[in-house]
Amino acid sequence: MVQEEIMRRGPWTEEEDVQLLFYVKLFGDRRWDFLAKVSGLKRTGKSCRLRWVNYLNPDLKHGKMTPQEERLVLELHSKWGNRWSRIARKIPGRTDNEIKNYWRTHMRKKAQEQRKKSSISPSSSSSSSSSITHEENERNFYDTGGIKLLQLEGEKKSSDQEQHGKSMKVYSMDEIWKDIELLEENEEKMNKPIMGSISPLWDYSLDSLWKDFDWSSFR
DNA sequence: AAGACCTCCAACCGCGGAACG
DNA sequence: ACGTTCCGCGGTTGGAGGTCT
Repeated sequence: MVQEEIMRRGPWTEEEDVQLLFYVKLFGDRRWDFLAKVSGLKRTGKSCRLRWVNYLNPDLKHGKMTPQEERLVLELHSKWGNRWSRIARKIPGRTDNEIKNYWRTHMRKKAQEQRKKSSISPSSSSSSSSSITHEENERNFYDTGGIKLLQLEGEKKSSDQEQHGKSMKVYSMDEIWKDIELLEENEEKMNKPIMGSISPLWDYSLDSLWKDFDWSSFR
């Protein structure tokens, strides 16, 4: 009996954004199912909330993470693991999604770098053949809930993989800091000020979105 | 020039917990 | 106490754009 409404999915259009902004302004950022309905957007409440939380909310910063923020993310992740929303709360203007994405891409890079290093200067335990794939290795590195573990290459038995501790190496915060410092040095050399990289285009478009509304006429 | 590959990030999904009736 | 609805979280996916070969 409930007619199946066809919900839109995928990327949001500018009109949808404007519409959602308007109704959030009108009713507040709660009751998302209700908002989705009254707005006439063919989106689920969930989708509307996500769009607001991750993109439209004017309190959000957009653009590259500053070194300070990067540090904070690393520090908090080492404390709390993959508690992204909790971490996000400590970093004003950043969303859990943003931090999560950041972590995944950057830690993947770090894992690869680490891999390179260990293959260049092989430790006594390293050997060319390992039952652990690179992908698994990366997983261990960035999905371990705060403690970055690297499966040592050359461990004998894949059946032992699940055993914690013994075959793992802790990737210490010191090592992470070193990597960050290196990164920063490189960025400085490249003469690329990070703070200035936040897109002015975004500022313009969001500002104009908000400004262009004549909110008073809807109150 | 063009196809393959990679990176980044917006958006979706499933689930669990809180709030409400 | 229980069922339903809503919200928020963490994991995953897909596609656009960039880079490499």
